Amino acid sequence: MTKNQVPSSIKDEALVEKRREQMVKGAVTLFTEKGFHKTTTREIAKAAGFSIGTLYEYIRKKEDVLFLVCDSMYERVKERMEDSIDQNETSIDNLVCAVRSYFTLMDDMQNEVVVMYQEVKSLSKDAQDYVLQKERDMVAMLEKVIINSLPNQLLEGDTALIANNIFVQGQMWGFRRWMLQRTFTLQTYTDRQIHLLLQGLNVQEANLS
Amino acid sequence: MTKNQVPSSIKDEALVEKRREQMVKGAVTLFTEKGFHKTTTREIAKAAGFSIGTLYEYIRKKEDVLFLVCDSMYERVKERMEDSIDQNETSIDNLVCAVRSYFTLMDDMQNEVVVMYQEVKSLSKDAQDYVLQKERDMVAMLEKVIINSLPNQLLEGDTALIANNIFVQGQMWGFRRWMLQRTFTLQTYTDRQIHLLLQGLNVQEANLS
Amino acid sequence: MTKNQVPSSIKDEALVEKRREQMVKGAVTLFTEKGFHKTTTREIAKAAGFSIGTLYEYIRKKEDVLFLVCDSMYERVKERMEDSIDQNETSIDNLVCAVRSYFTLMDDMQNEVVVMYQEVKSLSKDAQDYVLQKERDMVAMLEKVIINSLPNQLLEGDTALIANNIFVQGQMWGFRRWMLQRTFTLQTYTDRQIHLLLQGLNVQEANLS
Amino acid sequence: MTKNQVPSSIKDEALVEKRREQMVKGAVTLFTEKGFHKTTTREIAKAAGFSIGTLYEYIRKKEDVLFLVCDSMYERVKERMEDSIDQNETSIDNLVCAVRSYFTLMDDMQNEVVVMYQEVKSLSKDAQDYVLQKERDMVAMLEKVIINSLPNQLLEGDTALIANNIFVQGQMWGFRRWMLQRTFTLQTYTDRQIHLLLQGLNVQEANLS
DNA sequence: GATGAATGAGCGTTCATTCAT
DNA sequence: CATGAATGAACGCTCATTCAT
Repeated sequence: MTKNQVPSSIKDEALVEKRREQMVKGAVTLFTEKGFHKTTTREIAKAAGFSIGTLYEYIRKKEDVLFLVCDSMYERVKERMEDSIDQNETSIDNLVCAVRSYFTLMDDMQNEVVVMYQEVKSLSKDAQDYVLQKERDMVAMLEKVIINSLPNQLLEGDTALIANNIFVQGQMWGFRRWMLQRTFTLQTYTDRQIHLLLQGLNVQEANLS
Repeated sequence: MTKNQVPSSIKDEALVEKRREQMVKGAVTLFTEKGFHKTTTREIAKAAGFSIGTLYEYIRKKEDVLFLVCDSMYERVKERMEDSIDQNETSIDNLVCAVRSYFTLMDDMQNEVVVMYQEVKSLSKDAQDYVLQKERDMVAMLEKVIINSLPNQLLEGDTALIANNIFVQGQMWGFRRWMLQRTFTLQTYTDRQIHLLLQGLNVQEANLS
Repeated sequence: MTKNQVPSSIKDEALVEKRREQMVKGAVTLFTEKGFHKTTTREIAKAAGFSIGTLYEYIRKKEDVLFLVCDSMYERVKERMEDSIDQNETSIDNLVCAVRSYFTLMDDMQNEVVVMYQEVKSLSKDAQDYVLQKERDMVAMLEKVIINSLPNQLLEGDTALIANNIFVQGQMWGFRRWMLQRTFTLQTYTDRQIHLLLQGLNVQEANLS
Repeated sequence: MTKNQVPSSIKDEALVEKRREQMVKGAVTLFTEKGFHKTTTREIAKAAGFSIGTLYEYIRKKEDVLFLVCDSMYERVKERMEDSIDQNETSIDNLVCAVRSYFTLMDDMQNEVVVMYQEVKSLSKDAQDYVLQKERDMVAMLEKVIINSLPNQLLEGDTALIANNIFVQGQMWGFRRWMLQRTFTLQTYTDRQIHLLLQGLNVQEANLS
């Protein structure tokens, strides 16, 4: 299942792409402010800059908008992660660097993350599976980096667990901002988490560049 | 603000307590299955075992049910945490023990945790503040245990961060069960997280009883 | 149909009388403030000083309260009118005196009058007929006074019309207070209306005592 | 405040006008039969010939329907009054003529008048003020005619009082029809009231054309 | 006689979705 | 392709009335 699983009655694919971008952009703002359920389709249409009738030319159901939002988020996350991670590099530096860029990314996408956390349940079972798979892919990316950086040093389960921890700690930066962003800046939060992580991995930070 | 901030038109306080327990129990199941917004007040009433009219004798608005769910959860969590933590013990054992019982608790309350994660935004600003304060209290409890167990060994910010990490990792067990509970049992999950934690703290696990 | 047409399950008639008085007193205030429909039976019970269960021991339906209010009003009006009118006096003085006391009465019962005007429609057909009959009785009393005061000087229709006009002008003092009581006091309103009335009747006011 | 204070989500203003006319027409019948409170919004929609959803495209709240009814009534009354009164004419004829056309008008709008008398209290404070102001305007129109017809012959207070009496007597024809229309036709009612009025004003009717 | 907890029919209102223009 | 008027199922909530204690 991909975004192509959300059919549109409009033929011109470039137009579909464009309209959906407008839609997603407006929707994220609205969902962040009032949540998926309290946002009406009319509001989405208005925020996107077209009429309610037009909105329904590009989606079938309200839920499709939410799906599109999630999908576009993962798309962007994946893109940026792939750009910033060198999957073949094997030093610890690479792990640190990956965590840094992931946390920065999560900082940029706080709103999207919050929306996702709160609204996935509103998606159909199929769409949920799709979204969950994307999450697994993300965690897998982190796992790979860990394994590359620390070959043969960890139990298999521990790798998965550490990847998960990092993944969640990134999301928490946005999701628990009311608590964390009182005490930390993105910089200090990242630094301290990396510090704890490396200690947990028994790595001497002094060795890092 | 406490549950007493949700007024009832019924005078018999014991009855109010009892009915609200029925209500919360039914509501958690429903909210877990379909979320707060897709659950109707009639369903809540039915699940609680009384009529829609009776439901509204014990609350003012649908939102009150959600608040009651959150409140009862924190009540129970706090109670059990206080029972199982010796706030004066200063050994590392105490920290380990606290984490264990907290994780077990989170395992028992997975549904409640998921509901909280997904639906707090549906509460009024006031109620949100109340709930968030409860979370802060919980994290503070963990912080205290950490400080007691490792006096003078950590930066202040690190204590807060570690407490927060533990807190989130406990909740993670529930809200990411679709991922974690494939690979781990509660036992192994707890063991490995504690292992990583202690390594991060530079503690020799061998010393533990 | 009389108030005895509103059955009570309580045997003690004196008690019924007493409770209903409490009820009517509270109800008039409430109906004046918020109208019959927006007043709840619970509010009536509370204002009367007893519980909702007790309220329903003395009436069958909410509508009965309204009927009781109307009935008690006419009772009191009739009583006071009969006290102040000498039905056998034949001078113009008697008419003037009757109008004066009727207007004063309407001033005292402004709230009741307003309630009646606005809520009779909520009564059952039977109760409406009863209330309308009471009004006819009242107008008939005025007609009698007019005839006594001005024997053989008016067309039959005119008597009825004048009686009606007086009747309505009395009620209007309360019902249109937002307009009239800006310009007039009860005293001046009464004086000017009587002046116009007597001119219309071609009576020399100078002759009056 | 005018009917434009009742916003509609429909853009086509002509359509709004048309639908609201349908709405008001249906609503008057229903309100006359069963009163504002006992009439449901679904009944109003049905009587207007559209669905409940459509009804709410043209109003915000049920109360708006009542306001629209009142507003449309005054609109029509004012229009017809202005058509039939020559505000510069100074003869007594003009007053008589004004009263006649006003009474005829009230005959045509009996239902609306009854609704107004019974339901204004259900309007919001703002709307009530608006409606009451309209009444004042109407009375002021009558006052003007009286002054023009009888310059310098009346106390100022008397003019207001007479205008008020005429105004109420017109409405009385409708809201006391159960009493008056047994004895009078509109014709005879009008004739006799005018007769009494002119006598009260000390005018020789013989002089009239 | 008095109480108040329980009931459920019924109301006002919203909003996703459709479809004629 | 775009529009926006129309629809009606469904929701949250109220309140008159009953009846066991």
